Amino acid sequence: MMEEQARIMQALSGVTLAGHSVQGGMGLPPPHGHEGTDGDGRKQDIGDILHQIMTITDQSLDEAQAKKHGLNCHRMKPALFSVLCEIKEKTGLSIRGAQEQDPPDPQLMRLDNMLLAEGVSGPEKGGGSAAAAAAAAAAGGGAENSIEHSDYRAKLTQIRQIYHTELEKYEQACNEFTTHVMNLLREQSRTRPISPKEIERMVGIIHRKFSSIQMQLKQSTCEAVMILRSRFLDARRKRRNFSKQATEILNEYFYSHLSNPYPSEEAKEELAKKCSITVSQVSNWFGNKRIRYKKNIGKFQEEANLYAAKTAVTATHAVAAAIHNSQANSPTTPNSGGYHTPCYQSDGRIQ
DNA sequence: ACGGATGATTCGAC
DNA sequence: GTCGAATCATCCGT
Repeated sequence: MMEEQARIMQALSGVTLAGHSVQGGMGLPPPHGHEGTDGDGRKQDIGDILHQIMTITDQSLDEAQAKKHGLNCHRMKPALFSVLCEIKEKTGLSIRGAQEQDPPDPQLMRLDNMLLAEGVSGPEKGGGSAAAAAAAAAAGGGAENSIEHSDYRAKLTQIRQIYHTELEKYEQACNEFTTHVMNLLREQSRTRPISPKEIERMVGIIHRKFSSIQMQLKQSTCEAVMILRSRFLDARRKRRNFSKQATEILNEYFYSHLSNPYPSEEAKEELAKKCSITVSQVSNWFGNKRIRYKKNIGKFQEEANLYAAKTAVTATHAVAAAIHNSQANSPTTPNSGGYHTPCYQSDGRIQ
């Protein structure tokens, strides 16, 4: 056992030194200690050394290859290799591998979610147009800004394409680099102790580095999308007042349901259809109308009367006559004109 | 240009 | 989820 190891060591030293040192392996004489005393002898020595240097590579290559091959084929080589790997593992490289398996970065997850929501990443076409359509609906859904939407979609597609090509490029580069490094390490593992585990760790390091680059790409893509959104789809920026007709319809409903101006989902849908706006816009409108009406009833009195009169006109004359008759019968009835003055109850609801 | 009107958004309560 | 309330950003008549 001991003599086996000694032989391996000898062979190993031969391989190592042959490649890097003039001294070992070739039986070079040690440097002389008596310089200056024997000029001719010294010259002779230098000449010898130079000669040996000139011829060393030719001679050592074959020899080294032979020794290397011998070492690689030696039956104790795997055992020694694993021992060396173990020692290496213990001595220091394990410290660097301490921060294994990083938890999913919340920042990265946020970016991923946003890109998915905007339809930049994720399934082709479907997600993008869906997001654009949703955004379009939120922006107003009018016919006149469809040009802007197609413009937005085109720009989004552009961003999407850039993102995907860049991502692909990074992935390809990462794979290429990883295989390159792996091949290099596998190759080197024949002459120096590199365990498969170490190679694995190196691959992990490379992937982490590349994923941080990917994160930068995702970050900048997110920024680009946000800018695009704010430019094209921020409804506040491109707010259009509803058409006069739409406002008319909404007001008619509001004032004719003044006692309970909370349209049901069905009513909202119908109003949305009539006004060619979205249901959420109807909800917004009623929300704004209720609060603003309540805030200053006096200001809206004229409007209230106007729409009440309008609906009264559509009512049948028979009803109007009936009201008139009842008024004639009871002259003390308040709110002359057939519509009541709204007021607020203790529960906050408009009455 | 200014100020009120108006549609949309945000926030907290339910 | 809806609601009121406050607020923002824009529109539009003057």
